[in-house]
Amino acid sequence: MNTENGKTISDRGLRRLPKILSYIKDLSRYGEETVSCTPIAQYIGCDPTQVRKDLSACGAVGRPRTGFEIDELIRLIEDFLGWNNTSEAFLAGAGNLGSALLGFEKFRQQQGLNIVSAFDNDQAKIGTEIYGREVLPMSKLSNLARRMHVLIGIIAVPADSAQGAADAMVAGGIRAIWNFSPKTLDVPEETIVENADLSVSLGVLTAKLQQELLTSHTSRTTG
Amino acid sequence: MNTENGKTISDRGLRRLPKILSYIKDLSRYGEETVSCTPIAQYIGCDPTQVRKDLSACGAVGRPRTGFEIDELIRLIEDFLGWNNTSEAFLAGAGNLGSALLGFEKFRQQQGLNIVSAFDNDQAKIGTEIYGREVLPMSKLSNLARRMHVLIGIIAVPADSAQGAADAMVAGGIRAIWNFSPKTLDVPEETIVENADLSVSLGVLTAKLQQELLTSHTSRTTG
DNA sequence: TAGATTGTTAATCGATTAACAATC
DNA sequence: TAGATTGTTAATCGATTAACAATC
Repeated sequence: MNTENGKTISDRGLRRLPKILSYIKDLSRYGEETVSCTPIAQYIGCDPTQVRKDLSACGAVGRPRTGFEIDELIRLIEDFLGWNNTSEAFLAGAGNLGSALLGFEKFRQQQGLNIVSAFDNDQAKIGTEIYGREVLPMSKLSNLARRMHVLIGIIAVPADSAQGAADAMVAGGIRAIWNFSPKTLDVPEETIVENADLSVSLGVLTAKLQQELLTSHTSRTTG
Repeated sequence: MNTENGKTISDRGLRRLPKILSYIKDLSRYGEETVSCTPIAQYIGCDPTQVRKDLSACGAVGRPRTGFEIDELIRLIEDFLGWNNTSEAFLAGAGNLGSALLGFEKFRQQQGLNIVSAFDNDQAKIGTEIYGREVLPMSKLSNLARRMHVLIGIIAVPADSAQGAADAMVAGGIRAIWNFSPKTLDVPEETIVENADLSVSLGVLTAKLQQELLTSHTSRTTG
């Protein structure tokens, strides 16, 4: 990704930033005022040079011998991630996962994500309230999104409704979609999609465990 | 990662498998019997060669001109991911997210993950039932895990309890941890950790949106 | 047979790491 | 001044893509 300041940052670099932020916020709580790249790198498990590049992409400038000022660093990373200005979001799917997302205070308090409304097709859910947000019919998503200039959509519907929800979001002018469904969404090129399908993550875990068990069994029987 | 059959697959390759699986299961439902790498690659957005390598790591063998047999492919990928044999798992943290995880029938039905018990420190939660599973005190996690030979632990506790939960899991003989907290866990080298912190994913989304908005604004004002 | 598709080896590309001058 | 740490350029590494022979 090309940044404002002419630097670039990769998707993987971007994923390191929230981890770096979490770490230096802890340091700040402990009363630390500066930090160098080495302990950060150690914490997140990468090379210090990598951290320097990531921070540089956020516009951070360090000072030889002392490192980076923590408070400034926190502000710069949060600015870079867009967590310092609140964005309103619409949620499609008020089921299990959707309800949990509505309950995450951290999103609003620390990441600037304000989920203002939830949408669902289930008549039993429409009209009810979840964590203070009323559930509206899916059919209203597009028009409301356009009227309220909502730019972020969250897809937490069953797999076979995911593309429909995405279509409604795009029609309503939504620019970025956080997709919890396993489907690859067909959206215009300029629409940002971040996939957060939990089964992908679970697959990595179970596959690694499985391989480890198979390997240890093999070495037990062959060794 | 080195596989049983002598091939290797990268973490990124591993992440493609659940997506491939989801796609070919849809094809199967539509009555298709074979599939070639090109449509799969198109769907998940990568090169067909990549797909061939991923499938090869699972032990799949295709046939020139016809491609791969879908039913066999589904079985091989599920075997490779460990989704065909059920694993029991313990959940630490019966809050918002933890409860949602307990409610995902898909984990048990399609991914072989059976969350058998939930653990929490909150007296108000201990003894209650969530989706049919009783919430137990955290202090019992280690012993029970060892007694029941549970190999998978899920961390859905607040950030400052995450390391403690991980320690209890390791002490109980748990081999793989699915970590929803933002913390980097300090565990023995042989313990498998898969991080699924939602704020990392959210950070990618908001950072990209932010850059897009900044860039489009710049081009509007300078163009 | 002709041609589509596999499976694999070689080339390319991008991300990570190493090296090192600049500087506080 | 000496030395720790930054910032950047060069080298390395690994993943992706291209090329192509094998084969159904």
